[in-house]
Amino acid sequence: MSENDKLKKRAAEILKRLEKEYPAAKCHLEFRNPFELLVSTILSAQCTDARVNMIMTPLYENKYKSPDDILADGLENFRENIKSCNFFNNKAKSVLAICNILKKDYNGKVPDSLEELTKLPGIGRKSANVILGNCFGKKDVIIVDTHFKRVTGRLGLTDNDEPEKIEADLKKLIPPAKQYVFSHVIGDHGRYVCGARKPKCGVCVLNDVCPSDSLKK
DNA sequence: CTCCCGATAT
DNA sequence: ATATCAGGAG
Repeated sequence: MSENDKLKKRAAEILKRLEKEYPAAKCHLEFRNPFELLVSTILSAQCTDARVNMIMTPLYENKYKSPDDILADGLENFRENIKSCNFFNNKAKSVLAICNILKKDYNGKVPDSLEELTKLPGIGRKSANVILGNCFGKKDVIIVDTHFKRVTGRLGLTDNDEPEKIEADLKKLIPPAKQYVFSHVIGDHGRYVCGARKPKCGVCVLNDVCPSDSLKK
């Protein structure tokens, strides 16, 4: 068996166990349509989903129902509303710029291709893949966020540090139809067990297939 | 590579 | 006190 086949087999075993562990794994951001997820995804950078939801869910219901609503409210007001998220200045500018682009080029709708999404200011590959997977039903998306990078690295599924290379590495290991699910169960595992500071190796269902012995003590 | 630049857990 | 939170742009 080749080295890549061994890795593939281990990735399949990891996916199997995590699917059992997190049967309801999904996006933790609250949204009712692609526009809401687009905005919340920008705000979620270096900030917890719980905080984004706390701020934005009431605003979507009462105030920001469309790009026009955010544009009408203006940059200053929007920035004040999202102040408790991180990087509020850049995020507010990105959101307002995107609202203008959606209005001008997309008839107010969110585009559904990686190329178009990543052209939008504040939307990189991670955010684009979140939208494609959660709003447009795309299954062959590997979503590389900070959790994904940490957990797949510890599991020895990639040697790379660069998000785009990690994405490519895992696309070779996980079948296309399973990539969306894999992204979410890895995310949940990173959040609940394989945390950045004190990974709970004692209760980890992947303990025996994880090569990161230094973490286990 | 740096900057962005708030809230929370440890 | 500090590392980290579902990153992206210049």
